[in-house]
This record gives sequence, C-alpha cells and structure tokens, in this order.
Amino acid sequence: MADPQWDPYDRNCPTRRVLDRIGDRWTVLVVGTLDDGPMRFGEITRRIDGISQKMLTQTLRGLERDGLVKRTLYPQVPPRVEYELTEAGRTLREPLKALEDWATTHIGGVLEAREQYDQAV
Amino acid sequence: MADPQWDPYDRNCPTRRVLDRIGDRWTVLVVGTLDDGPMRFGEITRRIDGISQKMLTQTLRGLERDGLVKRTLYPQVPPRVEYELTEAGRTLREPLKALEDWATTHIGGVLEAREQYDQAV
DNA sequence: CCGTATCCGGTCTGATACTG
DNA sequence: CAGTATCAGACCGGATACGG
Repeated sequence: MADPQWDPYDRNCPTRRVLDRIGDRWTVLVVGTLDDGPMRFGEITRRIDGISQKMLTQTLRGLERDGLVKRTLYPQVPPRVEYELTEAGRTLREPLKALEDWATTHIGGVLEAREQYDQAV
Repeated sequence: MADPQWDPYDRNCPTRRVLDRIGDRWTVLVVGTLDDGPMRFGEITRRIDGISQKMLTQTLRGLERDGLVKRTLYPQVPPRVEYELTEAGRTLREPLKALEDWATTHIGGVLEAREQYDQAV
C-alpha cells in the first residue's frame, strides 16, 4: 500500500497527519525518553520536566494507539506498568534526531534574528 | 551562545523551541512551498490547500521574525510582495524532508494500528 | 494585491481532587 | 503506583469585514 501520489498541500497527506501527531507539546519528548529503553510510568514522569500525569497518560495512549509504543501491565499490587517503543516507534527516532540536530545548530541564530526583529518594531 | 549542555527534557531546550516553532498547522507547508523558490503571497495562498490569509500572514511573519524567510516589498500599485527562504531557512528543509519520508513510509502502519486499537475498545 | 482587526468556537493544557 | 474525572484558562485557527 501507500504512495497514492500525495499532494503535500492536501491536509490529508501523511506529513500533515504525522505533524498533527508529533506536533503537540509532549510526544517528541516521550519518544526521546523511551529511546533509552523500557520504562515505568513514574520514571518517565521524573525524567520529563514539567509533564503532568494527565498529559503523560494522554500522550502514551496516543502513541500506543498508533502502534508506536507498547504498554505492558504487570498485575501486581501496587501495579507496575512498563512502556517501550515498538519497532515503528524506534524508526521515528531518526527523523526526530535530525530535527534535534538542526535545532541545536540553529537555535542561536533564530533567537538572535528574533531579537533584532523585535527591536526593529 | 549555544551548547550550554541542554537538558532535552527542559522546556527551554532548542528542540522544544523549534518544535513550538514548526509544530503549528502551516509552517512546515509554507517552508516546503517556498523551497520551490521566491514566491508572491497570492501564489503561496493558491498552492496551499485551505490556508486563510490570516494564517498565511501570521506564519510568514513568524518565519521572517526568526530569520528563516525574507520578505521583499516592491512598492508598486497594486503592491507586490515576494517571500523566499533565507540560507537558514533552506537548511531547515533537510530535517523536514526526513520527517516527510518517515511519514510517507509509516503512515499506513500507523493508521492501521489506530483502527485496530479503536476496534479493541 | 496584500494585508489588518475582530469575533468566536474548538482544542490543548494544567491544576486539582479522587481511585483500584 | 498508575491512573481517571472535572474544570477553567490559554491558545489556535477560521470566518468575516475593512484598509493602504
């Protein structure tokens, strides 16, 4: 399947859909964190600065729904839940890394340009 | 500037900032469109399906502010305005392309997983 | 032609409180 | 520990009307 000659300016094209997916506040950070290996809910919470329980749950559910994260519940008391990237989830890391690299390299210039622009007003 | 050992889970890290920048609905599409070369406002509008004047203006202003797009006004009547990617703007295309490629390759699986997940409910 | 100004509804998020 | 429920504010984006 795939490749029905997508028009990139069509709102249903894959890129748009993927951006809607990862463009939110937390998804990229969660994927990046899980790249370190399987991890418990609490561990992820501690690693990501400022995320709330609600948003972490919501983000993980979304990723699980899209087959990018696998959720494993160990029926214990207290419960233990582990999350890990699926095969598909791991492949997402590469393009994300490219973006991170760009960010690190260019953020200085961007911030500088921003300051200049704001002063010119 | 740059490289004060960013904590990727800090909300001020470059990646986060860049994602806040390009994570919106239109920025990526505008950058992709301008990659074809300098272009007038109306031309961009026609190329991008569904964008409103307001959002195009807003997106272009943001990109201009960050030094990723250059705006040139030709003082004519009626006015003629051209937009083009700056050097920095062009470098952004590469990581964006990586994301597009991932999207094209994996969107099928994602959509499929989503369907299964939703049925399981 | 290329915008700006305004209103307004939907979504995203965070804070808080509660549960198996 | 790992969630769910609820509420309210911020923000995004679209529609519309008007201006240089």
